Amino acid sequence: MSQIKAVRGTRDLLPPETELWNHIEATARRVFARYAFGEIRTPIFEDTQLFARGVGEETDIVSKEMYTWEDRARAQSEKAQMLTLRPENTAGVVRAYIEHKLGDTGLLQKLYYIGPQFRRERPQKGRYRQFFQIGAEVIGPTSAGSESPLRDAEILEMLGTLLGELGITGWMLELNSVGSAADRPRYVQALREALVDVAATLCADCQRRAVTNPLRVLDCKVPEDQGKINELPKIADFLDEDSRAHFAMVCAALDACDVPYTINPRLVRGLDYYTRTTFEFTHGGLGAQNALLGGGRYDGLSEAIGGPKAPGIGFAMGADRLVLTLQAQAAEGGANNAAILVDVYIAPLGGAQQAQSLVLARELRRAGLRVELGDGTFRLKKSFEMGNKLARKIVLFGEEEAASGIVTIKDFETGEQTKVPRGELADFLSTKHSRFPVARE
RNA sequence: GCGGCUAUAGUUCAGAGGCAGAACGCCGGUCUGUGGCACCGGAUGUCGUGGGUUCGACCCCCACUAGCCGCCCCA
Repeated sequence: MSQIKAVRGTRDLLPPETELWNHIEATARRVFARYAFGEIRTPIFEDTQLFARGVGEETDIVSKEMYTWEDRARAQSEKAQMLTLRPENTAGVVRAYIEHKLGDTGLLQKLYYIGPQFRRERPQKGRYRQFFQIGAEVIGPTSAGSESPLRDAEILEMLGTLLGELGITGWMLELNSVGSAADRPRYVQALREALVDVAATLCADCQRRAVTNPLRVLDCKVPEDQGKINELPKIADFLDEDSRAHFAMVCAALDACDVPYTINPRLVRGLDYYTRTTFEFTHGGLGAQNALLGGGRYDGLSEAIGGPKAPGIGFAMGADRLVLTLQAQAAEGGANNAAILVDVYIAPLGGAQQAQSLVLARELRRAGLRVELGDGTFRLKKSFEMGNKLARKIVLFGEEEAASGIVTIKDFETGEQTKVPRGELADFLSTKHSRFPVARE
């Protein structure tokens, strides 16, 4: 019988890597809290129509990457419902915003989420069929200031701070404005017209894109094409007065708080709902999947899925890619990737000490220490070898210690050995250990 | 969805038609009150899966699966 394995594009996350995942998620939660975001958890599957109308029928995500199935009807009279594993989370958040009438509070909604998303793409480094996103959305009625460029700048400033606290260095922020819902079609039309003359001289991919999805031509990476692509009409020239002023204000606010960015007039994104500000944080060393996170403003999304006017802006970061980046940085710094170290290893020397050693372990654990317990071997050497693999310190608990009530403790790193009365052990050991030093705070 | 490369021990990898290997790790011993070191010994395994060619296949051929790199797309 053949072995059952994790399906293509999915994987198991194991310790100690999961510790890094938890650290990333905890850091994100901490930063989000400081910016007044609350957590939202939406279902992992939704009505297929949500994504078709929200993300856009023509996008690659919807047209060929979704896990969609027909849920069976409960009664003959009922139609079977088409369901889809969420390929992204913004549509779900906006659906929840509409469904729970969050706009009626009159307040700006600042919501973050952490969870798995699903897209049926060919797996690659940093690209999985089940992948994890950490994202946030700022959405609300116009009266709550949801349309303000300050929201955009605040989000971008927060992301710079978050990446900093995660210890990710060397990121680049690329910024663009794709204009209002009215600006974009005008631009696409102009682009299409301009491409009629040039397309034939471009690479094969571009010739295809010129017809199917002209915006994608701007993404071309073929060196020979770059000159000609730079000659094409620029979206910036098609922005209306409001969009132009909006974008200028975003940039001014970023300048004021020293968030570095480059304006990339060729930054286009694959989801139809984006309007005005769009952005991407990229990182070298991620290979072809170089985007750490991406996002933008979506002023018309709520209406597109049947809700009230509710401008918003949000982003999603690829947690898998944050992990990859941090692992790569750790490898550069020559960090070890050993097993998780507990604070202390208790070595009961001999079977007679076993019961009391569990009592001692319980005392220390209740004091908040991470404790691993040996198996009662007489062999001191064995105890030390095992302890050295698992813990920072070892506590010897043999006949002597049981009789005197004074245990022997040795620090593996310094080699320092001390005798401590059993009752004072927890205090003695209570020094802070952090495997992930945080840059600030 | 397309193209290329890869798949052998827990891990990293050698092995190019004739007994399945190394290093690290693991287990045991020297060693029942002091680890990291040393020395001695041991076990690693359906050679990704399924077919085929051959007296004989880890090796050659075909298919499949998975991973990596690139394209595409995106986080």
